Amino acid sequence: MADKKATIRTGRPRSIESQQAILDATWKLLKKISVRDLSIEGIAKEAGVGKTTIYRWWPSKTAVVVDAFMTRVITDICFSESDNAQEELLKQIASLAKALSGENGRIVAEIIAEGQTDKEALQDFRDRFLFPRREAAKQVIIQGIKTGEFNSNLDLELAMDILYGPIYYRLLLGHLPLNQEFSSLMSEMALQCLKKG
Amino acid sequence: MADKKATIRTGRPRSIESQQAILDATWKLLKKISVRDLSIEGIAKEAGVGKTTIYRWWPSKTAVVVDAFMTRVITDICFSESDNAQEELLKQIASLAKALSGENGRIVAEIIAEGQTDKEALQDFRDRFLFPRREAAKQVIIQGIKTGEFNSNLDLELAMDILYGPIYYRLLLGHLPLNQEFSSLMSEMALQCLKKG
Amino acid sequence: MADKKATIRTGRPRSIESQQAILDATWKLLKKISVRDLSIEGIAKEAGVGKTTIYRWWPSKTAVVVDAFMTRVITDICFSESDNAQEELLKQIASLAKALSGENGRIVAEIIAEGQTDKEALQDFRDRFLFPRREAAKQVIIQGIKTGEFNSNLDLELAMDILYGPIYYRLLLGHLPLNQEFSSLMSEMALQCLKKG
Amino acid sequence: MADKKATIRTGRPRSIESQQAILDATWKLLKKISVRDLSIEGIAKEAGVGKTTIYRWWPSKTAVVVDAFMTRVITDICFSESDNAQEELLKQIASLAKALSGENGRIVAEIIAEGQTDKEALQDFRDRFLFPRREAAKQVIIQGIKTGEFNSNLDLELAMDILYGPIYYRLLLGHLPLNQEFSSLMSEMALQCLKKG
DNA sequence: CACTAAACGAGACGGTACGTCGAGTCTTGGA
DNA sequence: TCCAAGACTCGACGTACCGTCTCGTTTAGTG
Repeated sequence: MADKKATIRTGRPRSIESQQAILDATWKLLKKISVRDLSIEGIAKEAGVGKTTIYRWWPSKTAVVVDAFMTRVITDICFSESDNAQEELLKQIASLAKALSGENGRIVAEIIAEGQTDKEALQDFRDRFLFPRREAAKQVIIQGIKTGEFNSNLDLELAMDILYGPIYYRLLLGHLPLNQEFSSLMSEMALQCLKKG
Repeated sequence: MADKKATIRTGRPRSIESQQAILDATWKLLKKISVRDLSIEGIAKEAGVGKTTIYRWWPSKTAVVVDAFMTRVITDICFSESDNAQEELLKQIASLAKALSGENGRIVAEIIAEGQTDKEALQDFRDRFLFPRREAAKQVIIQGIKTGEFNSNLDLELAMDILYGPIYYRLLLGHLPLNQEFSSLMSEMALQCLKKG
Repeated sequence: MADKKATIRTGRPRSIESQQAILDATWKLLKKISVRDLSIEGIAKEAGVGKTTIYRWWPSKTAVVVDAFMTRVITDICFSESDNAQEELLKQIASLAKALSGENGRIVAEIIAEGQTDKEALQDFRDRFLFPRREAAKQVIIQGIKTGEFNSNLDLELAMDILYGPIYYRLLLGHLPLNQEFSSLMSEMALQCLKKG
Repeated sequence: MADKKATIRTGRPRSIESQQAILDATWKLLKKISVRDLSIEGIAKEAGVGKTTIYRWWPSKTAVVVDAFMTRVITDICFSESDNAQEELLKQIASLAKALSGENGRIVAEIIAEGQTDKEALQDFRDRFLFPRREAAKQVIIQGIKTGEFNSNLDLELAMDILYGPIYYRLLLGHLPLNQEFSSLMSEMALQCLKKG
């Protein structure tokens, strides 16, 4: 996102200041208002930037939001070098659940919501946020299989869906709180599926 | 939804024809366009109805959509009278997964998306669609606990989240298809958590 | 202009207040800025009115300006009941020249200028400003032919063009001032063409 | 126009190719679209030239147009060496009327229109197009005065306005066609004012 | 023959206004 | 009191150009 051509460029180069101002403004506004209520016009005004400058570099409002989210949020994936796959997974899940509670959780939910009618942005969000986490978890599971903790004929994708699905389910449906208690109990329970029967 | 006062009323009574026309029009338009692109104006025009009539009886666009969805979609919950709790649950999950694939799945996803900024409509959707299904499943699990199929100290809400979460996860994140194969494999795997250890 | 259908109307009637506010605002702005620099957006803001309301009732910016000009400017045609056709004509020409000097002259020039790319508005201007004056002058000339002051086989349109053309010529080309001295000398000279040879 | 400094210059000299390309492109575009719809951006693109190059050498869009018009149109002033001043004037007027009909007439009208808000360009147009013609006609009239054809105490400027005014009047107001019939009848009639008597 | 300095193309920049759409409200006449 | 019609104010859309700016690249004359 936010970069388009690798070809030799001519003309005035892209302004880094503007780019930063746009992402900063977006992030600032996101704390007060929803992605839905955010407008390109509002971002441009807040950033002191022309609308065209935004349209030139991002395909949609949601794309800007995803970009702002990814560059403004510390989105480290929990990678403690434990030799216990179960514990490692629990940590990763807890880390995600924590990241998705509060302000950031609301924003992620709204990004996914916007993504329903902006598939390109949803794709971008998956690539930059979702998949890296799934990938990390997969590695842990593979490790767990090697050590014999987990069932050897596990379907990894399915396992990811069961471990992470309930978190997004609560995030988006909002029927029950997405708190630490839930994440620890849920992950412990879900882990049962992975274990050697 | 779509009804407000129980008090004694005077003056011209509400027009049933208009109400039906509005829901019909909404449903018709939903097949072509997204909830997002749907507009009160568009519904009113399609239904041959004044905008005020819609605003009078529904609090928001999404509320109309939820109403249309609930009354137009056959939303029976699978209730076969089996004495096998596991099988019963599998059936329920498969039934939901099937209901959420195709057109209707898209609409549900869009309703949940709109719900992120229309909490009232999301609440309504939960009450009318989500909770009845969870309730039905809970009953089956309670039955399963009685028969000894399932662990007796299960947290029912948690169990629901693990069983249903992955479905909504795929529905909303769209990283992988939400098909029959997934639902059957997933539900079978997830059921492991419920079983007596 | 500013009225469209004679058909039976339903729905909320047009707001007279808005219409007046739009014309007032237009006229006020015209005193400060040129027709060219005037914008629908600016008029709407000044009038405290939505842009759509303007677009609903006028086909273009220039149409609003013509409307404002015609209703705000006292555009009486000089009609003294003299029995001397020559004198009468001189008065009419002097009256027009006076009307076209100063602020109003600038506005008329700008209307005609806009009219070059807005033929509909130019037509409107001709119908409401130009033609009534030409018609009045024609009547006087016809009178003058009857009394024997003027040549009996005059081409009336041609006569109008010779009498009025020089005024608009100076107004629009701006090579020389459009003042009283010019108008009186010019009209006296031009009248020679009409006289019996 | 299109040249600014006579001072000693260093650095890369002005590109004749670019200058020509700009005027050519302007002229080409003018045949399809109005001066109003023409844009610096459009000219630059059509000419394969940077916008700055245009801004460097011309003060405004209209200035480019005037330049293109003056260098692309054969704008010879009719100068037959007749000893009959009347005939000579009729020829000159007919020549102008002919020049101002069709495409070129439209462009002149649009230049004058733009000139209402670009006084510099209007001045330029007067200096390069209007005044030379007036000057030529004045000479003829002076000749006519000498030969006794015309009134000796004629106001030359006034005479010019009466002879040429009606043509621009029709050109810009568009109430009646600007054709050969008009120009010949009108000029013959207008000449009456100049004659002795 | 390198150096200097202006002109060049390209195109990004902050703006302004465009004409359109829909939101939610208001105001008619008629049922 | 409800209803359809449709006008109202308002805010945002995505686009087109404005006139300015910053690049790297010519292209002459000067030192």
